[in-house]
Amino acid sequence: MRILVVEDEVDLARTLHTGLTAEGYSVDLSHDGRQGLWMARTGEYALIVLDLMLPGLNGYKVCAQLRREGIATPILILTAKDGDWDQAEALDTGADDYLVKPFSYLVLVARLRALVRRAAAVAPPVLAVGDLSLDVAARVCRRAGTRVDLTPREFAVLELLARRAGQAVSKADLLYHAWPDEAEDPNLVEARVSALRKKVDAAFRRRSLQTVRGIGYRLVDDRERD
Amino acid sequence: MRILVVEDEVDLARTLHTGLTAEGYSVDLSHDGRQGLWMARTGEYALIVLDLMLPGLNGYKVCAQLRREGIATPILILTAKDGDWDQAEALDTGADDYLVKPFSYLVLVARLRALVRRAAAVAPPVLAVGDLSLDVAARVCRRAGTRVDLTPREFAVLELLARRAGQAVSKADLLYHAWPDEAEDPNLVEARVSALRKKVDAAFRRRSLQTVRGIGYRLVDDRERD
DNA sequence: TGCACCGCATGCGCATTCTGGTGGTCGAAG
DNA sequence: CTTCGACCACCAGAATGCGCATGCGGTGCA
Repeated sequence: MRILVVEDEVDLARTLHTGLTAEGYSVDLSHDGRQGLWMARTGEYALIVLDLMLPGLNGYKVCAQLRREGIATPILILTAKDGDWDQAEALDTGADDYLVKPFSYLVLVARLRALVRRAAAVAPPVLAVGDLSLDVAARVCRRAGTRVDLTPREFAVLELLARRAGQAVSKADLLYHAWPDEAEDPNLVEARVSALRKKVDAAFRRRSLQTVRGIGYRLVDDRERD
Repeated sequence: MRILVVEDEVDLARTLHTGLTAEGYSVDLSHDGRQGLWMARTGEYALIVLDLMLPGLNGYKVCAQLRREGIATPILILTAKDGDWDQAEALDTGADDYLVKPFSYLVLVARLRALVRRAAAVAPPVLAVGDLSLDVAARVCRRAGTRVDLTPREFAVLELLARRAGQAVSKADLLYHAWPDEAEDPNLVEARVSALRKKVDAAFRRRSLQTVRGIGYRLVDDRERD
């Protein structure tokens, strides 16, 4: 169970890291909003603990942006501020819970567990778009029940498209999520999508991976006629 | 029938040891939370008696961690505290029963027997994936009924893979669970898996230990056709 | 002291990915 | 409707890095 902690105060970050690790979670740390956003985008976290006051990009914005991208990972906001406005604002941008500093460690862990449990009860373990399914845990892709072998990069690309099924996903976003470092060449994406189409579309006489000219790609249920 | 008692009060620990041994159980003692967790992880116990107040790592955490790792050994919590919060919290982390000190020895034994009986009725004593079976208590591995000798490390690796059958398990996870300390070299895992494949796959012309490139490995029932 | 097990290092083989290029397609403007 | 430019699909060869296997030596246990 992997948790992302985005917190710039070094002491608190370290405390959380130690404590949560002892609780048995795998903890990734980010001290900066922009990097936190980038890490959260992968969608691999069971939970995100997010400070509001951050260098780079503040917590509100990180939160709002993630929701806008369709990433539903539960978010627990930490903040030194208090007051109704603050809280309303945070929950409004899509956070799931809210904790004002200083807080009891036990309370944090309890809330955090509750969030994880609630999310696990809701979130389906497989991403499905029409008869195309991605089992993210097992790293298995199926079309109409038959297995399709994908390479790691192919899987990462298809995963993001599936998480935002029906929406156009820019090549920049795909590069961001599915490539390491600072890859920028759109042809990288085009080449992977080309390979994907062969495996998940052409082999089944389907057309679920659509090009959105000037933007990127979109994954749809192509059996729906519109 | 082997029982693990994690209790730091020396007198009580000794009493339990003597009493339970007289009842015909094999009793292992740990006086410390972290060591207790490590011993419990082997999954070889029919029951764990766990004090809440412990040095090293408290009982809640030990309990929660074990459940998180998929270890379903029944846990009986002992505590000097009382109050609803305490109890709710304990059962919430996955304990099966709860006893407040001071307690009657007869009551302890009765509850303990009930737990063992209930667990024996529910939990299968062996992990099975297809015709590959792991008897965690006896540390015995079988393929299609014939015994396969595994080294301790091999067993630990295969055990985690079996507990998460069908899912991709990262090398980092395998290192964390099956190696002591802070091992990090992925080649350690690769080498063990290589040995495992010889014993449980190649020797039987099977392919149940699959590589998930870029991630780690996956244990499947390879007789299923896809 | 002998043996089994495991850490560590190495080299090989190969799947995967990148690169650059060519030809095709789309859509807007004339 | 035609033309033009931009954008995209796809290919083939090259490069990269991952995973596999293996041997050696250390270590701990009997």
